[in-house]
Amino acid sequence: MQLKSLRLLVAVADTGSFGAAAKRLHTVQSNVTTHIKKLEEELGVQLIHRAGRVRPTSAGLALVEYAERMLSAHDEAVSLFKGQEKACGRLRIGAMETTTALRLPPILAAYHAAQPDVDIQIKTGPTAELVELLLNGQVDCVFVAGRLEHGRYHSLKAFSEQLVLVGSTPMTKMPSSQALLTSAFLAFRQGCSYRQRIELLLASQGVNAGRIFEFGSLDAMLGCVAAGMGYTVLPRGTVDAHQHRFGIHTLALPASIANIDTYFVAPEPETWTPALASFAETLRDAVVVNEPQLTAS
Amino acid sequence: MQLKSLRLLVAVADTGSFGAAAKRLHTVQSNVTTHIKKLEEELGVQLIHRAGRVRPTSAGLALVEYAERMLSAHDEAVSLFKGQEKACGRLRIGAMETTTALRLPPILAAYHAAQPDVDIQIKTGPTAELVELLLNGQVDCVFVAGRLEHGRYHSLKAFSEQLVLVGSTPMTKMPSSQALLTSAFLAFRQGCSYRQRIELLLASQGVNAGRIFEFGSLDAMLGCVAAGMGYTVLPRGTVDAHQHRFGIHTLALPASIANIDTYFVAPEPETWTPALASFAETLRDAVVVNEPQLTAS
DNA sequence: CGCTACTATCTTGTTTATAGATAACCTGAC
DNA sequence: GTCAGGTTATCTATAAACAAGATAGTAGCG
Repeated sequence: MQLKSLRLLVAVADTGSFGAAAKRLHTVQSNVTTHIKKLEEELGVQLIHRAGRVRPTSAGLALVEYAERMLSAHDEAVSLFKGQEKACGRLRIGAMETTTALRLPPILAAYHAAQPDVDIQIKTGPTAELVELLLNGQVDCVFVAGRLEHGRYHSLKAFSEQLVLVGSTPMTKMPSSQALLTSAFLAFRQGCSYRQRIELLLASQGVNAGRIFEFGSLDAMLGCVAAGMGYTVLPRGTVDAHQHRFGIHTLALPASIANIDTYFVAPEPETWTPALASFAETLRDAVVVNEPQLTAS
Repeated sequence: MQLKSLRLLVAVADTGSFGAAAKRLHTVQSNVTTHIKKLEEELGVQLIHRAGRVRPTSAGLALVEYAERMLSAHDEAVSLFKGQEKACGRLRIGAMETTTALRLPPILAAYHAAQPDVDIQIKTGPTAELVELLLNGQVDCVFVAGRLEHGRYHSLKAFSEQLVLVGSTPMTKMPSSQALLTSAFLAFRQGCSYRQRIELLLASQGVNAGRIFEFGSLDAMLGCVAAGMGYTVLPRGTVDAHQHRFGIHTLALPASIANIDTYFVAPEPETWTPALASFAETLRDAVVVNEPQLTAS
């Protein structure tokens, strides 16, 4: 049973004529006869009344109903890839908590305005988890800290973040090793790339193993920092956006520790649905506006 | 885009290997490659990651979802016609009010027991309307009074009915012409074949145009007869079944007027779905039990 | 570095699809 | 009844597509 044959069957049922059906599907009448006959032989049932007016038999009518379901699914699938201008379908994005909170909203807003027919799904998590999701095909693209080494993926430097030390009291210089040792550090759960920077920072201050508490959400973490529970390390933009809600203070870190880039990573462009391709384009435009020097690989 | 290709795509996504997909669908690996490649060319998107583990790209995953919808619709459609033993789908039956009330229940019960997966739909109406429904393909088969002359239909004598005169008082002989003239006659709406018999009866008694009231339901009609509103003509079996509910009395009519056969009429057997073929068989069995001499044409 | 398992490509023979020409058919009108 | 108009079925030659096997190329693993 071929979709072509079913389309002809539906056309015959619609038009009430083999010739008209042929014309509608840009073929000739003899082919319509052949296709219908083949369907009938395959199913062992007469599908079309030929004597007198041409019209579907009750068996034909029943098949037409299924044919319409199949054909509409087919047409919808084709429009996923060949939709003119307007993409549709689904876009699954993975991103870090901080990226989702600070960077994504304006981009998603612009994308949704351009492609209103795409369902957007966001999953948040630390970098290591996101990479896993991407490799397993559970998301279509991710925003992660650091370029993905894996060769067969497309990376685009999306955002440059500057990490700052966040504490509950004003700071003018790095806290002493003693202070760092006795304080706790607050970080996202295992796999968060910012957490590695905390460890780098502690090492640079000659402190080897501070206590690290794990948090799942940004709000909880900042709340605890404000309450004097300890320090954390976050992108400056993220802290600035929340500063009015919490009594927190920041201290710039040395560039080697502070500078960290967020990359947009997705499989090779050849595998992109129009929905994803359009998102990458939206992102590239947004990045160019904010930061003219961009790097793709 | 062919169903065959989609089935291969699903198999590749399932098994994670072109070779295994080929084996599952009884073909060779090179054909799988060709089909997938053709799909990819047609849609302009890579559907399967080949490097490393073979697995669908996000575009491929999206297509697989639609492919599964199309294939399940296809398989369901095929099972409509090629279902082993158990028919499925829908069976639309048209029948007269009296047939539906008296004759159909045991047959439908037997049929439903044999084919529990078939949805049964009953439409009731007078013979003329039922024939119209059948000719328009709005029902799959009908039970009507009298054989359908139309050559391209299959007829089977299903039930023999004996019409009786029904009134509110005991009768031992035909009411006088005078009584008939002053009484009303109650019948189903235009197109009912029993109604023609009423007119025949009146004509045979030398009465040309009695008043005839039209009713839509059997219960209403019998209730009005019992209330002394007038006479009606119905199959004996139907009246017997309702006699305990109404105070009504019957009188046998001359055979030429009384005997009327109910026929099962459907399009040619070549156009039958398994659901309809199985129903015809159930009916034939039931008819043979009740009345060994049956006539098919 | 070679082994293993896999996919891509090429080739061959066969099958199937297409379009056109023609025959057979039904229907309605005269 | 017969004829005209429109419709479907059949046939045929050409072109396209397909299936299977053999072979070449490639990635991953020890």
